Amino acid sequence: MNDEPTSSGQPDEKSSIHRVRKAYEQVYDQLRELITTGELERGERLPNETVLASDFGVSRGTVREALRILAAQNLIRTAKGAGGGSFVTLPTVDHISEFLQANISLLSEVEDVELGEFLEARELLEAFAARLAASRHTEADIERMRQSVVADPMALSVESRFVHNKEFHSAVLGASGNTLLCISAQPIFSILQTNLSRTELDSRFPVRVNDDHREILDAIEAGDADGAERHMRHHLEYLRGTYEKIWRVPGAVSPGE
Amino acid sequence: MNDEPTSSGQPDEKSSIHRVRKAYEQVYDQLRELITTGELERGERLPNETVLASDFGVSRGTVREALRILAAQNLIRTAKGAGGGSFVTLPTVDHISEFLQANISLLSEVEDVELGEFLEARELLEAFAARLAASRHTEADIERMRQSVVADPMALSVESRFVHNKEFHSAVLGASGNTLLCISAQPIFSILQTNLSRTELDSRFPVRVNDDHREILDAIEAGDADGAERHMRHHLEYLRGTYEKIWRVPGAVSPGE
DNA sequence: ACAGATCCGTATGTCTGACATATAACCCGG
DNA sequence: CCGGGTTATATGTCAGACATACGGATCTGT
Repeated sequence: MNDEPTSSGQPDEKSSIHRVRKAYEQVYDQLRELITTGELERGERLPNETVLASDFGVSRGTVREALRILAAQNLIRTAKGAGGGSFVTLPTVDHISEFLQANISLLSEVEDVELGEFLEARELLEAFAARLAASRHTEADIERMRQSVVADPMALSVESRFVHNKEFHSAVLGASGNTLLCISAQPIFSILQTNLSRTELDSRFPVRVNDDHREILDAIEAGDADGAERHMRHHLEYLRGTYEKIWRVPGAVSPGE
Repeated sequence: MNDEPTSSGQPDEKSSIHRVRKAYEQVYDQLRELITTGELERGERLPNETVLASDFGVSRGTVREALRILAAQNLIRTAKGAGGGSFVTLPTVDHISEFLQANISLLSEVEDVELGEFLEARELLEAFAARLAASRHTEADIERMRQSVVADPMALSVESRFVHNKEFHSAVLGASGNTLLCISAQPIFSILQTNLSRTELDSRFPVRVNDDHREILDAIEAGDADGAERHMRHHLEYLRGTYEKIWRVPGAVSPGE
């Protein structure tokens, strides 16, 4: 009942017979093709559902199911009303990060992803990002980092500290100038952070974090790549200890509804 | 017309009024919640659409639109027929990679992600993966790598070489023992590879690649972390030159169709 | 002439009810 | 005991209707 016959299939399936593809999948395929090839440009409006239905020779319900899939992948957005309809909206970094965060969380429950893997990946990505940031940062990047480092973190609310913390790391990633690093690192950071946020512990913790951030910022601003990486590594190693104390599986909930 | 009022919102929105959430979104939300909290276990079957409809107090069509969204996110799979229905299927690494590949491709068109970013990220991730693989590999990992290194690559078809190449890098990532590295690196590799596959050039290229792979494999098998990383770096630097010659934007297509 | 209230067309959102079709399980005869 | 046809149960698909939100055109009062 649980075996998945299609898993890890060798590419032997030379049979040129195709399983019937459901109508809404075919509509989805074709619309997706139009969007990804750029035939439909970003922001452009698709024909309304009734027209699409008659164009594809299917019912409106079928078209709508295809549109829901496209919307779920952030390829379109739909709006009601007169000026409404379905508009092409290509995905953003934030969309992708959000998706990744959710899916990695789920995956880590099932396939048992260890805390160590999160920390390891994070250290690799963020340390490198700090290094790059030192040589590539713009003035705007620095400004953004500055705004997330404060004089007295204890004067802030827990949520506010949370946001500042998130902002700092996000800013460093952004300053790295490498979109792919952002996409990879952001969700990992978010998952760790989400778990941490529920159990703030030592009162010296926020101060230490803020100080570390300032140190990293200074190195980046000075263009000191080695220093930036070193300080980031040091910071992350400190955090490692904290996470190892409070860790629990991302999506886990205490039993008993 | 294009402004997105909810983008990068500061957490100021304390207004507790909520925009009406469409019925199919509410159904989706609730089903998703049931799945992600583990209340519905992997493999478990949801009630049939008619029952869901009456449970949620909506029509079957509405339920179906919600199910399409869940299916698009690989949270369920649906099957026709007697034993059919909707089954919970948590996402796999492959699902996530596939999604990422598609979305990064799209993103790189719009937001202009440079080739350099791909190469930079790949070098970081795969070099580190090779290092980890040297100390963490299992016998199965080694076997998998061995099978993708051949005696005479020129004896293979272009597609076969393509598959072997993909398999080798995938095996190294797998041997790193870090799922997050796999998730991050796999799509980046795939995008680069997809573009390369359309323009094979120098006939010495496949031989060189195969030799490099063997060298990396040997170092990993010997448990030589430094060597594995060094050889992988060297290999990727060689590839860098190739990519820089043939690169074109991922999703671009020649006009006229 | 202009600002504001009102009406109206157009799109998605939702419901109802029906039939088509794939599939697993059951039943029955050899 | 086995093989083949039947049936029950799901999803897949269709058609038509009404609800609802939104943008713009139209009407109105000062």
